[in-house]
Amino acid sequence: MGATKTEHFSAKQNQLAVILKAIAHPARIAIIEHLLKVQACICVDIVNELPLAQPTVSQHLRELKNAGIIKGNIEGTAICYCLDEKVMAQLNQYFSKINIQLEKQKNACC
Amino acid sequence: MGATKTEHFSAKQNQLAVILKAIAHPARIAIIEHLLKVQACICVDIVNELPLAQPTVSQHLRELKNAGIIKGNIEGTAICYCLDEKVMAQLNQYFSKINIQLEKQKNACC
DNA sequence: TATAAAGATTGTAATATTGCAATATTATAA
DNA sequence: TTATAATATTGCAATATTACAATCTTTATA
Repeated sequence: MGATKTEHFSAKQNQLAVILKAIAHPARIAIIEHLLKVQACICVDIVNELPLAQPTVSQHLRELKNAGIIKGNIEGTAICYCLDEKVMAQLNQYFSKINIQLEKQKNACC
Repeated sequence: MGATKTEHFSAKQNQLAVILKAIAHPARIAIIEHLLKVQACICVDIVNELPLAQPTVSQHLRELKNAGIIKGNIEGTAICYCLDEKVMAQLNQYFSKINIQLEKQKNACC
């Protein structure tokens, strides 16, 4: 035991968990917010921006990339990372739907 | 090493990370979706709904509660859990803002 | 009061995450 | 071609998470 029992949950639930897990770290939230601010970005900028060592930042970037949250274009020795609009739109929709539901229900019990 | 360096990030970033981390597990997403569906709910319902043992479900519920995502009212021997509207609204706003930003920028680089 | 029912806690094993030093890779510049 | 600059990978120690059996707590009912 110890590992998440993904096989018992739906593909959608697992996929959402992967995306949210990738975002759910202060360093990765900081990376996302920085990418949003500067629009395009090379990795060394992010290393200078964050209080973490270069390999650690690189690792966080990889996790964001694996989850499909950011895309990277090679530009010489640098890499231009930016946010993936589709994934962010998907998250927006998910939480938007939940809120619409909750509005309808308005304190059904608690 | 090993622990997240929360002290180097902003309070907002850390708070968001805590909330997202609490949601970022398929079992907890399933719990949230179930609470949304049935509106009010006692724990044993959730145990029957999920492919996990009672202590595991209880632990997941506690994590959601600690993060402020669900609220619980004692009702006899049962407990009525439901979603906290404020936190869900906060998440909705966060991702909504990101999407508005991304719409404006429209492929600045990648 | 004894019993049962619903949940919470505790303890623990298995696994995952975080962070970084050292090192490797890759592309440009000299 | 050799250096340099930017980023990735590897390996590892510290810490966190996941899951559950066993046990405890609390409330309701017989």
